[in-house]
This record gives sequence, C-alpha cells and structure tokens, in this order.
Amino acid sequence: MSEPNFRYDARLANEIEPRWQERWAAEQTFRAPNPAGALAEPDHPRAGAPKRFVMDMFPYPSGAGLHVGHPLGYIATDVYSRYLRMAGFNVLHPMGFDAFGLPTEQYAIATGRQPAEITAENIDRYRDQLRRLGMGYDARREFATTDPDFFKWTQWIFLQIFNSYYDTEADRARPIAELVAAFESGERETPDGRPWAELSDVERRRVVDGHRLAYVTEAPVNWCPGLGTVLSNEEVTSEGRSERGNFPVYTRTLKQWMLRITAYADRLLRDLDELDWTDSLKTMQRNWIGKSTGAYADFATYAGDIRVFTTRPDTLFGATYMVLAPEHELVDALTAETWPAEVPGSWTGGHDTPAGAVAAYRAEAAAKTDVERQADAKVKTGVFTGGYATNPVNGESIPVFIADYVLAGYGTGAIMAVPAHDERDFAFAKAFDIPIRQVVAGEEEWDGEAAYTDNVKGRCVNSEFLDGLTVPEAKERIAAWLVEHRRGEAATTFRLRDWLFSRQRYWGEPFPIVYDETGLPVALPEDQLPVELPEMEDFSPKTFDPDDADTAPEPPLGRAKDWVEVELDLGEGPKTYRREVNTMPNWAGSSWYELRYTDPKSADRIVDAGNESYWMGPADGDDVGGVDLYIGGVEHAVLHLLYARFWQKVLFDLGHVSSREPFRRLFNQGYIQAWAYTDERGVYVPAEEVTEVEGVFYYEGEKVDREYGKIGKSLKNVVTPDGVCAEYGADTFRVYEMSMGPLADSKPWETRAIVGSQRFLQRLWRNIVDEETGEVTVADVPPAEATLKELHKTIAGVRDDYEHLRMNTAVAKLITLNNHVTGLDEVPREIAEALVLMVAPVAPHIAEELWERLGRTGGVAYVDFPVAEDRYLVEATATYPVQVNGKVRGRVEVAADAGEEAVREAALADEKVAANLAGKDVKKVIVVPGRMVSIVAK
RNA sequence: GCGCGAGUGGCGGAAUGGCAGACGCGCUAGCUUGAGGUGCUAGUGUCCUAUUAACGGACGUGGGGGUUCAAGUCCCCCCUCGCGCACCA
Repeated sequence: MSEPNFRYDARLANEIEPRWQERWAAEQTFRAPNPAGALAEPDHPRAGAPKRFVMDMFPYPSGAGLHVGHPLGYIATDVYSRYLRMAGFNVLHPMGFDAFGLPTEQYAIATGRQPAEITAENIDRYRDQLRRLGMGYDARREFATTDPDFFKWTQWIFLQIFNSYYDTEADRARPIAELVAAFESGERETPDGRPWAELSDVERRRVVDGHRLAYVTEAPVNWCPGLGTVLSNEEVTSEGRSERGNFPVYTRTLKQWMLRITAYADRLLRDLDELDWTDSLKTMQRNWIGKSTGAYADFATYAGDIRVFTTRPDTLFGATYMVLAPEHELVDALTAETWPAEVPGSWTGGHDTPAGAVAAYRAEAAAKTDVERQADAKVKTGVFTGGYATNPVNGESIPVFIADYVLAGYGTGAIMAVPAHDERDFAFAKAFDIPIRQVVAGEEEWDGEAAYTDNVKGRCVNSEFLDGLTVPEAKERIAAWLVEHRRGEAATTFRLRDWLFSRQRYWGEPFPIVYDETGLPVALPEDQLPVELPEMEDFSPKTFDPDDADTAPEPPLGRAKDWVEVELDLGEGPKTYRREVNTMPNWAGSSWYELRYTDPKSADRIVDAGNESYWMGPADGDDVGGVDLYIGGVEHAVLHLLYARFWQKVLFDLGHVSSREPFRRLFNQGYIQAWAYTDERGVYVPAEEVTEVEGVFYYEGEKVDREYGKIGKSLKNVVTPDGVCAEYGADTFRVYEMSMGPLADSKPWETRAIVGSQRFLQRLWRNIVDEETGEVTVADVPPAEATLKELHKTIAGVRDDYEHLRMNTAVAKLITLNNHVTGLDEVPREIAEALVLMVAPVAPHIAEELWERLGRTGGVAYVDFPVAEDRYLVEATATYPVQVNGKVRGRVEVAADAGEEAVREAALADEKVAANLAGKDVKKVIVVPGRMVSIVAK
C-alpha cells in the first residue's frame, strides 16, 4: 500500500523546498535596506527599523564541500535572523567566502589547474549547498575575498596602514604625512639630531619608513622549508611545527613585511573588557597579548651593560646571579678566557675553558627540539660564562650564566635571577649551588624549601632603602631609584609580537607596493588598485627538504618577470619599478570583511559612512560598536579575531569607521562530531555501512571498534547536508541540528535520531493538511481556553528562547504545543497560524508552504511574530506542592490570588499532608507565593 | 604545572535555589498493515512493597562535606573528562 499523497515526507519536502528557495531568490526576500547608496530602499518594510547585524565566520570553500558539522552555526544565525526580522528588526544577514589560501593553491598545483578556476567551482558548490539548506542571506552582499572588487579594498587598507604611524602621545594612529610635517617643522627631532633639511632623500625615507605601521625589516622569522614560506608566530604550534602540514619550522633572519600590531597591544587588551565575549575567549586573547609590568634594570659588565626585564624589581637586592639566553648578543664578549679560581665543577660543564663550555652548551641547546626542551623543563641546565656583572643597587658582583630556560625572544633575553622569590631561579640555584638570599618576608618564617613568590602580603627585608616597604611600594620606589641613577626605568612588555605579514605564495593578495632604484618601498596610488595577480603557468612556490634549515624562500611571483618589472609615473616621471613579489597571508581578507557587508557595492569608498555607522556604529558614547552577533568556532579565538580587531582600530583611528571593535558580541558554537569505526587492523571503515547488534558493531560481518572524533574523510565518517536533505528535507535537518543541544556544546551526530524532527514536522503538517486529499483542515472556530493558555505560554517561551539562542528548548516547546494541538478534535485557525509563524525561523519552507495553504499571501518572512497576551499567562488557580520536611507529600489547588494565609490553611488541611503531620509539631510553614508550601515539623 | 569549562536515565539533553529527568532518540506493548517499514496509541530513572491492578514507600544529578524550610543549581575539598597556555622573567 502506498503512502498518502499529501503526507509530509522526504518526497514532499523535496518538492516544497526548492520551490520556496527559488521564490526567495527571485523576490530577494532577505535583502536588507541600507540607509544610503545602491542598496538603499526607503519603501522596504524594514527601512528605518531598529537594526541587527548577524553574521557567521565565513567559510573557506574547500574542494570537499560542507559536511553536517559545518552548518550548525550558519543555521543558528539564520534562525536567529529570521526571528529578529519577524520581530520587527532590519536584519543584515550576509555570507561570503574566504577564498585565498594554501589548500586551493596546493590542489591547483597537484591537478595542474588554475587556483582561480578551482576557487570559482568550490564557491559555486558551497553556495548551492547553503541555498539548499534554506539560508536567508542577502545575496546582493555576497563576495569572495578573491574578487578584485573586494581585494582592491584589502590592498587599500594595507596602504592606509603603510601610510600611518603610531602617535604614542595621542595613543592612536595618524597619517604618515603628519609625521613628515613634524620632522620638517623641527617639532620632532631626527634620530641623529641633524636638521631634517640636511638629510638626504634616502635618509629621510628610511627614517619615515621606520615609523610606518607596515614596514619591511630583517627579522628573525619562522621559516618553513616544507611549505616554502614563512609563517607568523600564531601559525606555529608550541611544538615548533607548522600548524598546516606539521612541518619543522626554523628561525631565520629574513627581510619581511611586518604590521605594527604591538602598538595596539594595550588597546587590544583594554577594549576586551567592553566586549560581550565569553570569558575563556577573552582569557585566550589576554594570554596571547601577555602584558607584564615591571622594570628594566642595567647590570654593568666589562662587555657592556646587560639590560634585564623583571616583573619583580622589588627583589633586586636578592639577585645572586644572572642568566642570558644562549643566543644573547653579549654572550661572546662576556665569556672569559679562563675559569676564575675555585669555580664549582657544576658550573663548567666539565670544560677546560668558558669558551668551550659555552660553545658546547649552545650546540646542545640548538640541537634540542622544542619538545625535548619542554620535557626537560623541570631540570635546569646551563653553564657559567666566566663573566660577572655588577648589581646596580648594591655594587655586588654576581656570576653570569647562559641557560635555555631564558628565552631569547622574550623581554631582553636576559634576566636577573632571584632564587629566593622565583621558582625557576630557585630550581637553577639549587642545581648549581648558588646562594639564595631572602629579600621579601611574609608573616611566617620562610623555610627555604621553595621560592616564596607571594607578591601581595610580603614586605622587603635585606634590601637597604627598601626594607619595610610592601612589594607594590618597593616596586615604585626602586623604579624611581633606577631612573634617578640612570640604571633603568619602569617598563611594560608584551608577549605579542608584530604581525609577520608576507608570504611566499601565489594565491594571495599582491601588495600594492613597488620598489625603486633605492630598494625602498613605494606605495602605489589608490587609483592603481586593485593590483591583480599575473596569470602564471607554474605558480608553485619552491619548497625544500622539510628538514633543511639552510634554505631561503623564493616567491613564485618573482618568476613573473613581465609583471614584476613595471613602468610607472609616480610623480617623478616614468620610471621602472619592481613589484613586491610576496603576497598577503590568509588572514588579510578576513580582517575586515564584516565592514564590506554593510556596503558591498561602494565603489569610491571602502564603505559609506552612513551605512557603516547604521549597521556597526556604537549605540552610545561608551559602546565599542561592531557586529551584533558573530558566530564561529573557537579555533579563531586568537588569530583571526586579534587581527580583525587590530585593523578595525587602525581604520577607526584614521576616521574611516565609527566603531572601535568589529564584533560587539561573539559566540562560539560547539562542534558536531561523529562516531568512527576501525577494524582489527586499526583501519577506518565507512561509518555508514556499520551496523549495530546489541551494542556490538559490525562491518561486513566483522566486529569493529567504535571511537568518537571529528567528522572528516580520514575517519570515513562524513555525512553531507546534501544527503540528509535528500533523505529528510532541509527543514528536518535544520530542526534536528537546532534541537541537538545548546549551541555552544559539542555533540555527536546521530543519523537515526533525525527521524524525530521529521515526525514533528509531519505532525505539524497533518494538523493543518489532510494527508489523503491535501485539503486544509483547520476550523474557523475560537480556541478553547486551555488551548489559548498553552499557545500563549509557548509564545512567551519561544520568543525568549530564540532571543537567547536557545533553539533547542524553543523547538521542544513548539513540539509540546504541536502535540497538544494533535490531541484536539479540530484545529482552530488561530492556533495553526501562530504555530506556523513560530516554526518559521527554524523550518522556513514548511512554514511558507502551510502559510500559503492557509490562504495567506506574501510569505512569512515579514509577518509579525506572535506576541503573548498576559491574560492567558495567568492561571485562575494555582497548584501548590506541599513539602513536609523537604519532601513533597501532597498538593493543593487554590485561587491564584489567594493570600499566603489562605494557601497555608489549604496546605495544612490537605488530607495527605495532614496524615503526614500526624503526631508531629508544626514548627514553621513557609509559603513561597506562586511556587510551593514548605512545612517544617518535628 | 597554571587557567577555563563540563560531569544528570541505555543515548542527546531539560530544569529564575522551589514537584529532577521537559523534548527527542532508543526500547516495550497494542492498533494499522499480506510481511517489513511508515503512521497511530500507551508505557518507559533505579529499587522495595504489592501482585488482579492500583495506591504507597525508599533511593537518585561524578564522590565527600557544608549553607538552607528547600540544593543538579550556592560554598569548601576530592575525582574524572575536555579545551587553552606552557620555563613569558
């Protein structure tokens, strides 16, 4: 026997859904009107309405397409956006593609095709998949970071950064022309004190270039021979390997573009407080920025001053030795010719001369991988250089060591060691028999078993003029002393480094920079943007043996001779210039794309000011502004979000945007993971074909083991949204993903559970449409009081849930109401319509279809979301559970407006309660109005 | 090691300090059906009592303690898992 013709099943869903998707596209249903420009539309139903800007972290369109884990956040923002639109807001809900990048380039190399071609294909695939899921995007605002119209502005922003410097007085970026003017007028002194006019052209340019927020420098960088490119610190794992590809990474000094993000370190830290982000995310950013306050202090040696950074300048009198990083520049000069008399054996490493010991230790340290270093972290190693330094506060001569527990890249690469009050120094001093001198005392006597690191309760001792001061007082006092004696100053350091901005790749944004005969960079004028990539047959970067550190990057663009050499008139008449052959890193486009959504068609400005401030501007004086809701994965907690915040602040300083922050509110969705199965060899088998019999899993008759992990090809557990849509429909998929649990949680995909969501929609359909005839069966009758109460309770709850992104409980409430309706003899139209509207954000296709079948025209997208009426939310009577000594022993029903006394009487009079109280003394009766009664009896 | 988050039925999960387990999956029984599936109805934390059934009772939110008339929720200690950072001076 066949199914009823009009039953809501996969066949019907797949007939309905594309039809509505076509209509939404044709009518541009989800276009959001701008206040100004090409996308302005004063007659739009939401023109001038309060706005909400809701967006996802846009995807990188890979060749593999989407799996069911990807759209979780997309569906959530779509549901939220659709709800807000029905609730009266003008909602900007866009989507785009982050399309430059390594995987496409590598795939292109492997297949001998052009990256642009592959990118276009992948984007088409992604767009189709998203459309099939019923996403309500404003398609007019879609772009890819690879579009010349888009990267023109990425390059433009680079020029803004290049043409700016950081004014530390004003604490903001300013145009570089203002710096030049300051030099010209003499308001600002040149580095060597000569008048500006006496500097040569090249000298002036070097001075100015040294202040730019984008600058070229010889810097130690992370060189990855296996990838053929350099990487930013953020792209290197703590094991010292590349995040992508897991190749070894080496430190090499190379000429590279850097962006001066460190100038913004304090503001990036400070403004975190104003953001509606999770604490864990803020903590990750704070850790990354890594602010420490303390002081620099200079220790004199015969090789020159050694400057150290310390967060505990109050312990300066307790310094009993110093340590330099093995790579520190003064090590060679400081290393003595011979060991001093009576040097302990442990200090020499068994070598005859300090030079021998230092060389051996350096070789040993260099040979260690970072993993080994970490493993050895507890055992302190090092050797004595034979040199001594003078403690500035007391003139004491202390030995100088090199040890790998001091890192070259942090602070000054040198420390004063205070073993009494620093755990690491303590361990080192114990290992090398170095004196330990207490200079801070707590209330109890120090046992000397471990470093005393309390920096709040302690007071200084054995510290001459600091004695008796608290730690904070001493820090202040010593900083003043150091300044007075020209031996240092208070200082703040950051772990954050400048952003390494160049990559030796093909598939990225070219720099809008050329070099003239001096070898110095020259910015291209804006009217020459965009600088497009040359077409190249062979664009593969030169990669090397991953383990060969003695190699250097060779950017593929360097081979495009015709492109590199270019004749231009940049104001000095036609001249030949060489183009910059590096490209920008992946992160460039995603560092500002949210701005472009607000005004994607703007041709002569990055965005129109009115459009930008309407969608992203601060709500009031203190507000940092930004996107109202941004959803994406935690994996971007540091990189992308820090870079985007940095660019936003530069553009803010230069007056191009009105908000200080790009993302006012940010939410990390969890991951959808899935079961994977391995056979007895440990090889993954296709998860789809595994069957379960009484808790045991089989593949082709053989027992297999189950494990839990990320969805992906390697675990052979990919489920695609296309497949789920074909089998159940997009609405069912959306409902299922939203009802799996809280958005922030990670959860397992369970294909067999989808049917529950299907049944819900099917029952909804059946409540309105006859499955056999397709007739609408709702009745034009007033709903019963009980049904109205159920309805309005649901409305209130669902609204609240949608607003707080609790789609899972919203769906549960809708199911409950629907199940209530299922039990009615006839379904009142009023109830049916409200139900359809409330379901619309999460299951938009079926809602549109039912809405139309109910005789309504114009679609549901802009229909007012139902509003709960208070009169249905109050009950005439209230049922109070009655507890006796903490256990519910009965319940009483009283009038809702009954006074506490009446409730109390009723509770005590209840048969079961009375039975329980028999033989007991009632000590206390607590009536919680509207909640319950609690009786204490003995 | 430090920091953050989380532990609730067979499973995913729900619960402004106020009736733990909403909703869904699965499972059980029945109806529908040629069979299977779909669909529909009812039941489903554990244990005890009881047995014709009901009613009733005890226990129960990782473990232990505490605050409270009342704790999954608040406080302290411990265990486990996940994530982040990891010699940052």
